[in-house]
Amino acid sequence: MSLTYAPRMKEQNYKLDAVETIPPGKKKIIDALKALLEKKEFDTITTAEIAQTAGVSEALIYKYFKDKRDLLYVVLRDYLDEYLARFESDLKGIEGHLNRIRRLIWMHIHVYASNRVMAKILSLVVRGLPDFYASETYDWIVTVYARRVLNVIEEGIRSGEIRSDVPPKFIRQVLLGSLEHICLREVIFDKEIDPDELTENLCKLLFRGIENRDNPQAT
Amino acid sequence: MSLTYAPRMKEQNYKLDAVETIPPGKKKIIDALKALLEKKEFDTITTAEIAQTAGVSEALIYKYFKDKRDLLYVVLRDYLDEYLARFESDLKGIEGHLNRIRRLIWMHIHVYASNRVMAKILSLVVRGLPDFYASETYDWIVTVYARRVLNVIEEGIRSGEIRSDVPPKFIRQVLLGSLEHICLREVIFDKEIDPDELTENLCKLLFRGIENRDNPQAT
DNA sequence: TAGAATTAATTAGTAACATTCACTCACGGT
DNA sequence: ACCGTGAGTGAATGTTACTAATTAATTCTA
Repeated sequence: MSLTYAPRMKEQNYKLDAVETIPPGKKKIIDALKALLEKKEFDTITTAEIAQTAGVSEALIYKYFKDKRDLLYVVLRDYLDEYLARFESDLKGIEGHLNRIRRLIWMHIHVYASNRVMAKILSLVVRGLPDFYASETYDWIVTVYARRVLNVIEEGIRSGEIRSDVPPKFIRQVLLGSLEHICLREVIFDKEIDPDELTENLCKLLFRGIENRDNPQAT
Repeated sequence: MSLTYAPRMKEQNYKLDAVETIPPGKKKIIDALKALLEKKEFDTITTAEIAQTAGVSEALIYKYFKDKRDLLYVVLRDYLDEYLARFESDLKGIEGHLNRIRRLIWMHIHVYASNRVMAKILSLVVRGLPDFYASETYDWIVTVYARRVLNVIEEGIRSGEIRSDVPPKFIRQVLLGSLEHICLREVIFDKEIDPDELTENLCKLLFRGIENRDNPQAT
């Protein structure tokens, strides 16, 4: 959940429970948007609807959030926090750097397959909202998630399992771009996603490339 | 330009010039939006602004276009037609199927580099508009452009230069996803794009994969 | 060439919706 | 008893996409 920001308790653990308590109205609003997003597109959801679903007044939304979009970014951040927890625990104890990448790919796809709301927000909605790129949530994605993916790649390079003649950041871009795009149609049209099959194919391509090594007339 | 749809002239070429003549107001509106998109985001542009720039009334927009978004899709389609023409002529006479893919990659990146308006519409705006996927423009992208890319891949497979154990459509997804994502940050933040450098790196990865072939302890 | 018919364009709204403003209520501390 | 603060609300407002009714211009045909 983590609706509060990093605790960062100074000195002793001082009134641990009340470090930053969340007002009931705020939580109700967040949950209301989450619920509505299960059934409707973000921009067909009105602030009136959110308020009604939450059982609060419309104006309260603007007490806790800069605007309707800001609320969306908080909801997204919430989902992302939840994902990262699983991410880290799932990556633990995987041996071999290519195996770690395979695992990362599978998890990324699996999250898109199982949390369609989050997948849609990320792939479809937020991308076209210019102020997203000034939000805390975007910052988190760049400084936490994208950096983590980069680490996995860099470790692979250091180990010698991954080639070192392409910049790790470039590899990351290709990886993340492929991941998003292979799920895109399914996310848009609400089709089933098969993480195992997609992972299998993406690893084939990403690890070994499209070139046919058995080609008699080699390049 | 092709503001008219496919001519498809039946019988003889019958009044060739006037097959479907475009009203001046319609063209003015399209050009107005194009001009405005050079300076502003799509959803900060109002219909009033478009009409004013075009020198027509606001209501005229709705004579020629279903709504504001529909107008955008027509503008996009216009840019795409222009691109495809260059695409086909540039691809002509390239020998070797991997070379053709390299050329395709370079052209795609180059268009993103040189037509930022189109790149933004495609990567950022249109994606989040649900009715885009019911538009003629989306249909065109799928049935013309995406199919053309698929052809290039399939020819490569048939020739033996490209591996055949990954579905060609999957290869296309990875290719298009990578292309979009390696330009994404630059498109969002209006940074320079270097087609040569990006093409070089993407081909390295896509053709040969990330695996280090010189790795002593091979997998 | 008159005038019917069709196409181009405009004027003047309207309804929806995000956002804001000024205000009330509850309550913990002194 | 009262001040300060945080939670919450009701009612208004301005913006904006979109529409209905109408007029102007152009093309077609007798």
